[in-house]
Amino acid sequence: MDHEAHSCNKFVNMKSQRVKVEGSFAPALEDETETIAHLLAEPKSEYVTVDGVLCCGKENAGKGVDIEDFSCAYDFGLNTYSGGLHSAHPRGRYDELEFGVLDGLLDEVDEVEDIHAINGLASPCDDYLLDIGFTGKASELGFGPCEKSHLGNSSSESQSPRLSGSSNGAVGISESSTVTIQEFECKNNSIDKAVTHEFHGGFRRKKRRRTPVEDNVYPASINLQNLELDNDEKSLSKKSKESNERENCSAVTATQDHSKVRCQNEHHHVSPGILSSVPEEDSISENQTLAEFRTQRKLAKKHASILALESDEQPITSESEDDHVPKKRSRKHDRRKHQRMWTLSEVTTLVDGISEYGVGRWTDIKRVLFSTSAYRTPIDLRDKWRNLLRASCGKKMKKEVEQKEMRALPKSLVRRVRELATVHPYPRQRGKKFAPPILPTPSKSASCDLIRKYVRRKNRS
DNA sequence: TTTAGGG
DNA sequence: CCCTAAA
Repeated sequence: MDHEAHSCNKFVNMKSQRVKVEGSFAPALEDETETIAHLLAEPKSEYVTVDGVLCCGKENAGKGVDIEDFSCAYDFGLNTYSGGLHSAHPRGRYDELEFGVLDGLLDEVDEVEDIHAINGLASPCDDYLLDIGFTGKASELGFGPCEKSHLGNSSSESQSPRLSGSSNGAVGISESSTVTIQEFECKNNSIDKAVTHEFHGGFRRKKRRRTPVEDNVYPASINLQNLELDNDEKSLSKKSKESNERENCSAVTATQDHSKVRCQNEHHHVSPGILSSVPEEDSISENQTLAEFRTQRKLAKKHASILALESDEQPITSESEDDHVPKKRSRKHDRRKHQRMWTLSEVTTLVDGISEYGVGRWTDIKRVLFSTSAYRTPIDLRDKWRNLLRASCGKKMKKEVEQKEMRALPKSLVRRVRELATVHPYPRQRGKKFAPPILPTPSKSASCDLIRKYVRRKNRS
């Protein structure tokens, strides 16, 4: 509560500064005013729904008043996502506010993301948002999935140190807009909404990247046109491709993940409530059967691979040739797209899992113990364990850098790793389904020999 | 489809 | 973290 209020204050202060600075950009916004006017016509009923959703659990002085300022429910969702500071964004009042002020506010929405990520505020916010997604009824009006898509972005992005820390801010919003588009394409209904949404995405992107020079160049109307003219699967893919191309690889990945989730939902008619409770990839919801889960996962992978393929095949579009983003594209082939530090609790969980299921049962461990960590694949678990083994045995570690990994861990955990290494030698013996919980413990040196053997084999090649 | 191993 | 081969 205090925390939140503090954030708001901080934010408001910043806003004042920005308004001051960006006032000079006001004239450039002129032709957008019409666009905004259209958006303002968004049906009230929808944002009443949002209102209900967002209010649940979050009391906010002045929120009730501010919500009335929002003319577009979807924007509202985005703002909320940006850090729960929605009450500070009277986005809808374009006609009443001066352009300069609005400009500042709009840009600020983008900024909040980063601010929150940096301050570590994102996570609590995520939880809050996720809860909303879980309990909210907005999905009944066809709004829910959209909201959730943002939530999904929020969580995946904010948890990644690299994503939120190093991004210039362009990733988050563009990503959101992209996801939204896909949502509507999957749904294949409500063109009006889709169009409106696309417009928002484009608009905001523009804002974000805007420099006084760039303003004239942005072809928002083209996007709109595309969406209206062919609203089929291809256009969807194409659009997502375009969006992806504009962003760095992190954004691409995130987009795929979320499209995955959403399309699953659409094709299988899973209830929105379930979807909202599973914002991250393919964890099994309580209400899902295993069969359903597997089917969805299969489809999701297919879809993701299609997206990936397309974005590789035709990366060039009129927009991606924009001179302003060449740097981002160079990062595209970066090998490690999403790197996430292993937390202590994750390592502990992994060790627990291995001690329970034995080494090599990576999918089991993932399914049971890492079901909520979408970003940890069974392979990740195995890799981590491999690193732990190498580090714990120590002898073959040439570089201290690698031993840092162990230094960060408590001694007790290191001990457990070593013990586990003795009980469950890493390259699991074939046919050994489950290592007996209690074994005549081989000597520690024996286990280290095994590890050394493994390391040596590696070194030879 | 999962695991192992290499990069 | 990613990719590929093998099981």
